[in-house]
Amino acid sequence: MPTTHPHDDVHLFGTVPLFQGLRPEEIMRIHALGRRQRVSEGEWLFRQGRPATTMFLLVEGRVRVVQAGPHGQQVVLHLCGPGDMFGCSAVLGERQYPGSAEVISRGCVERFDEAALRTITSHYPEVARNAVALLAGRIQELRTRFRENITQHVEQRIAGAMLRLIEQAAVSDGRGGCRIAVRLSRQDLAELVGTTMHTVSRTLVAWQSRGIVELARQRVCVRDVSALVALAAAPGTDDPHRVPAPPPTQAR
Amino acid sequence: MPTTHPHDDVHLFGTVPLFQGLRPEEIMRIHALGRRQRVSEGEWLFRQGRPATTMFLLVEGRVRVVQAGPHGQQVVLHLCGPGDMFGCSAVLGERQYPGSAEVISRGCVERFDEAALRTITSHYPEVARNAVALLAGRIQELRTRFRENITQHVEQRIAGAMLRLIEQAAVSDGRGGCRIAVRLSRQDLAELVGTTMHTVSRTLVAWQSRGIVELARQRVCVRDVSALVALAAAPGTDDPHRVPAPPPTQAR
DNA sequence: CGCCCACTTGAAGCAGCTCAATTGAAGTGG
DNA sequence: CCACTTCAATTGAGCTGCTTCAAGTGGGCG
Repeated sequence: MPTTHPHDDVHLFGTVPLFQGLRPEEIMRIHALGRRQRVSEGEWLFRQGRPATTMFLLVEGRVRVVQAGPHGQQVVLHLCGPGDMFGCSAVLGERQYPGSAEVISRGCVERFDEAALRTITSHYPEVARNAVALLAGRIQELRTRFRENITQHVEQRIAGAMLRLIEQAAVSDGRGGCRIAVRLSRQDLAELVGTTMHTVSRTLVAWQSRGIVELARQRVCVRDVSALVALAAAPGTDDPHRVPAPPPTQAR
Repeated sequence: MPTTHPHDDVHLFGTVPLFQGLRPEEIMRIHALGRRQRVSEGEWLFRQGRPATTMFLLVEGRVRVVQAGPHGQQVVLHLCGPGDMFGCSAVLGERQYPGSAEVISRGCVERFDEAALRTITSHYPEVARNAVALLAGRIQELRTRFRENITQHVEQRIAGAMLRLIEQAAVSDGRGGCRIAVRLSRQDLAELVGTTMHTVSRTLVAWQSRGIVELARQRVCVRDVSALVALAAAPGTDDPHRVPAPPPTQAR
């Protein structure tokens, strides 16, 4: 059932942003430079702080990258699905992994070590250009997430995170709603938005009683996406008198 | 008094990470592709959301990049000093500025438009490689700041921000302490760590009474850097029984 | 001189965290 | 198929760090 044949990979690789614009035979050659590895749930692909030697392309399954603070509190940096890359900023920048990568849904990855990367970027400048755009995009995303986490309330942040998850990994539910295709505990959600499991639980239960979601163990089904959108945008019951777009004309 | 002669620029450009490893004559040619501009306090170099066409290299002075949310709350994304670049992630990634750039201390900048950038990256692959490393580094920094803002308390975050500022722009004070070379209001500090001016004020006053800092209008002098380091690391009065390094061996 | 601006300070409220106990669903082993 | 364990989630109660609202203070500058 998984994509195991080179030709399937060529197809997948072609959809990966990093390899955008390459010809199939080039992709084949790049593919030959990586090492394929099956991974299963609970496996760790790298650990925070270790020297970064390998970049990963997730072919199938799901992986999350978490960063832990000195006191044990951890934060989810990245939730990856098929086609996503991780470990790239570490290999390309400072040479230490900024977090630990755990497989949360089995599948397989393609590993590229430093030598392979050097070969690729020097032979295919296209890839280097793509890498720049990719990193730049990730910066922008991080910045937005950063601002949101600073300025928004927990409920908004949870709503926002769920929306992002839906975009990433939604499976249409039997009827109307959509289910998130990953096993996603309350704890995971909490680490994603920077709060506690307890608060997440309370919030979700409240939503459930309003018919917005349906809850199960390690699973959330969204029945009313538009309600989530509203929740993500508005602080509680939205203030109707808000300035529509504060045109930054004032000197500070 | 400012660096206005091309030769001075060659020197500065040589120290800029992006142009690391280039020969002087190459730097001269790159320099010819940029446009020099003097900027004065209060001036805005770009506005959030506008199409990103220009990348900036700060030659002299200071600039801050702020991102505003839909409700007016804003967050400082980046405080730049001489040699720093800004607007790069916007030009290289999505083509919109993620924030607005304000000059907070007059000086001058070098502007590179898209055509110039294309020329540079295609003629000098060295620069493209540097760009990747630079962006990757910025990602790592953002991630750390992200985690800290999620997991740490306001006092720790203020301490952390001040330490970062000291590293960036410290001027040794008359004796012992060091002064931060920028005009830095309580409001600025608040937006940097994601809190209110009031809380910042209270915290700083408390520190002053403990002899850690000395306060003035728009200015903070640090008298005891090590105390700040301790404050940044410890949650309140530090718990001495903490696990030194939770070796992530447990499955989750 | 008086206004404005950056800052301080007080008081009250609340969102979310912490501590603590309970529920209940999914294994596991007999 | 049933007892037992385990672990995710729920729920309650209390507390507190921070925000919000509100009122002052004092220095700088027109």
